[in-house]
Amino acid sequence: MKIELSQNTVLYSIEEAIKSYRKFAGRNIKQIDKSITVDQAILLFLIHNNPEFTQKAVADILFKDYASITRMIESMIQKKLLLRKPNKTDRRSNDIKLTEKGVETLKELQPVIISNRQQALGGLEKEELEQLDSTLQKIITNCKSE
Amino acid sequence: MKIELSQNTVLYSIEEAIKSYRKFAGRNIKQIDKSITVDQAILLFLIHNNPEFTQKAVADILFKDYASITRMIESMIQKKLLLRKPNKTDRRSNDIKLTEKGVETLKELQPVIISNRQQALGGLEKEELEQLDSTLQKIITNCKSE
DNA sequence: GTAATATATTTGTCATATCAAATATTGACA
DNA sequence: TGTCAATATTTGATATGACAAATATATTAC
Repeated sequence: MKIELSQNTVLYSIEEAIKSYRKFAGRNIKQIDKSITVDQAILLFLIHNNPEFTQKAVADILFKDYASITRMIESMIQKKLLLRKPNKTDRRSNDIKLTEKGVETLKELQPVIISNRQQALGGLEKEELEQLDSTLQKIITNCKSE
Repeated sequence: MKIELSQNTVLYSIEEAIKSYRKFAGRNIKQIDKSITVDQAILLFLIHNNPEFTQKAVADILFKDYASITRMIESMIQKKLLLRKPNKTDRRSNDIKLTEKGVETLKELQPVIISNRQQALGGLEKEELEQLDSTLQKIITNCKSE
């Protein structure tokens, strides 16, 4: 009997691609700092470059659940990478910023994050990447519209 | 200051696409059976169509960790959807099969699984899907080769 | 045939994902 | 102004993901 699910659809390739990339990126990041995950590295990067972002903004940009962001930030505060203070004008939300250690860590990781992306997309022409993105956007639209 | 990470790279579109699809599929499956997840539905489908598969085979096909498969099957045995017996010829591995309830559940879910995929890929020509798959395979290769 | 290896699965730990419900605060408006 | 709806975050429960180590069985090399 045939394998009907896994090989008939490109949706599995999408899943495999993102999982392969995350494993690859995770291995490279771990060589620099064993205690940090891919998501945490990206979160450091994003917050540092956009200090005005709320947790909601970060979650929306990274396609993550608000609950996940709360817990990720929590654990990074434990690791002394981040600080959190209630926002002065809207006390529902928080200001997040990197500690000295967070900045240092990011400095080490930034080249790896960039090189991960370059290697993952190595050999792909601009046009091919644009085509990829365009097709993916159609799928995203299909899944959101209904 | 610009958002440098999230919008510069198609890798984020890949992530967004798969997450959108999983949410979409999850919503539709939940309308049929609130107690089952997307992954469990797919596992039912795969095992039913390929009763000879070991846990390892299932994990490899679904790009999942062996540990995850162990626990997924565990929880589905609790829910009376699956049965597990040691394989006669290789006692390291297990034979997995659906219970009556598992078969019934799958019957209800199968049309949803298929329609999820059709809707997600709606409006995309065969050629575009092949191009998508081909590009994704290159990324996968890049991430595995080194 | 036994020791060394390889394979299939399990278990433990921690991180993230999803969903629902709870909290706190803000904004809208009758 | 007081109430209701909207927003930002948190908390709880359960599932999955990654990785390392343990266990059991099978296979290979000698």
